[in-house]
Amino acid sequence: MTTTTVRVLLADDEHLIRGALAALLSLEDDLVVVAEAATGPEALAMARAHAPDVAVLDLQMPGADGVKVATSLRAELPACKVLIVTSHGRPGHLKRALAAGVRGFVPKTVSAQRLAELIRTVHAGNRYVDPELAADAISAGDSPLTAREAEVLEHAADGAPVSEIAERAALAEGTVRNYLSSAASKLGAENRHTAVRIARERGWV
Amino acid sequence: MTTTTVRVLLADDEHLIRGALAALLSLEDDLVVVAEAATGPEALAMARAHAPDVAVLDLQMPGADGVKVATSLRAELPACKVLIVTSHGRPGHLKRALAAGVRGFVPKTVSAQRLAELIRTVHAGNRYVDPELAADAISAGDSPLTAREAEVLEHAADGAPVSEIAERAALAEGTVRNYLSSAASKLGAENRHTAVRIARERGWV
DNA sequence: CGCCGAACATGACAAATGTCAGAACCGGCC
DNA sequence: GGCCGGTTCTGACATTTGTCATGTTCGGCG
Repeated sequence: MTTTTVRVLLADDEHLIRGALAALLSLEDDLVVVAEAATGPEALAMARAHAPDVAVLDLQMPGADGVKVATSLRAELPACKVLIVTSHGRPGHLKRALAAGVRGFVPKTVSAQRLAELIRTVHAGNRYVDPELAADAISAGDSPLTAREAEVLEHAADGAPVSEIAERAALAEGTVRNYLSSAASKLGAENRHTAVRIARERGWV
Repeated sequence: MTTTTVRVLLADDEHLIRGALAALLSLEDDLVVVAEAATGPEALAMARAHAPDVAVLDLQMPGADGVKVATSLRAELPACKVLIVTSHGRPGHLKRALAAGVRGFVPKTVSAQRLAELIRTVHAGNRYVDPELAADAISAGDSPLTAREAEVLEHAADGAPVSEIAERAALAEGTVRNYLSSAASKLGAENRHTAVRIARERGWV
């Protein structure tokens, strides 16, 4: 019986977690961590160099987030399955992740034992999404914002005044105010700043 | 030769990390993890029940953050040394932590090996603060905000309108605007929302 | 004591923001 | 074609927010 060993790439910016995880996964006979990375670009480089079977990526990393890395991997190493691990799961991220061809999506609240199982699951070609995150994503639904509304809201995210947003979006100030207003009412917010916060929580920006 | 074993409490909301960490620390002969917790209140309860020598606390946990837990521990279990571990260290947090009697403060980018050493360090009665975080804290300096300015800014943190802030702070609207304005100018922000963001980054709210 | 600076507090005015009604455009549909 | 609903875009108006001048209180200091 040839137990196939799964070659794993581990990417997380927190050394403490990455190291601990590598140690725990190594206890499993059929898993071997072939590479580690602390940033998005580093994860990509490591993947190219080692061509792992499964890439375990943190969602929030310096440089490029897990979904962006997954998109690049999809193009360059289609055989490499991606499993995203995240601390605070926002509904929109899950959608984007699945669109990027990610095979698994779980919160960091799972146990290491469970993570090992999931690595095998995605390696076998199956998909797995944490039920609670999936429920959140479904109940949150799609973004009700139109393209312009989302664009303007994104420009407003850092607290810039309307005049600056108008300049960056090449729109009249009145138009910008209008979009911000309609976006806020769609999100049930009283002003654009809470609207930005809500859209962030839902992963819509 | 009686090697003293150090009894450790581990608190982190991410099960994956907590479990991995517990496993790694258990590899050290002189360390034993006697309790684990996923939230602030849970950490307190566990500490009361097990009276550990050292408490390793995540800074951001549901319920009550690491510093608040540390404050309570200081009062109830003065013998228990607190070591704070954080993912994204903001200067102000370090100051608050030290004021709360915390003995160690390190980012999650340290290795598990190093963490084990630091647990022994604080158990021995010494202090340790990550040099980089310390440098950030020093360069960021103290908060230039007065008590009222900070209070009002905190109420404004969720994007509430001035009228609501005024009500919560029991101040006239004009007064609230005044504090927000002076706080914004002290922080070099153009409006209160960017002021909130900056104060957050510095850990001053 | 009398003076000074800092923090606290307020209302009036100017500027930025939110709201509204409506015009132009586009795609689907009868 | 003609109609309809939705998105995009705009300026005018009302509201909210930011700024300023001013007054008050309080603690330190010559």
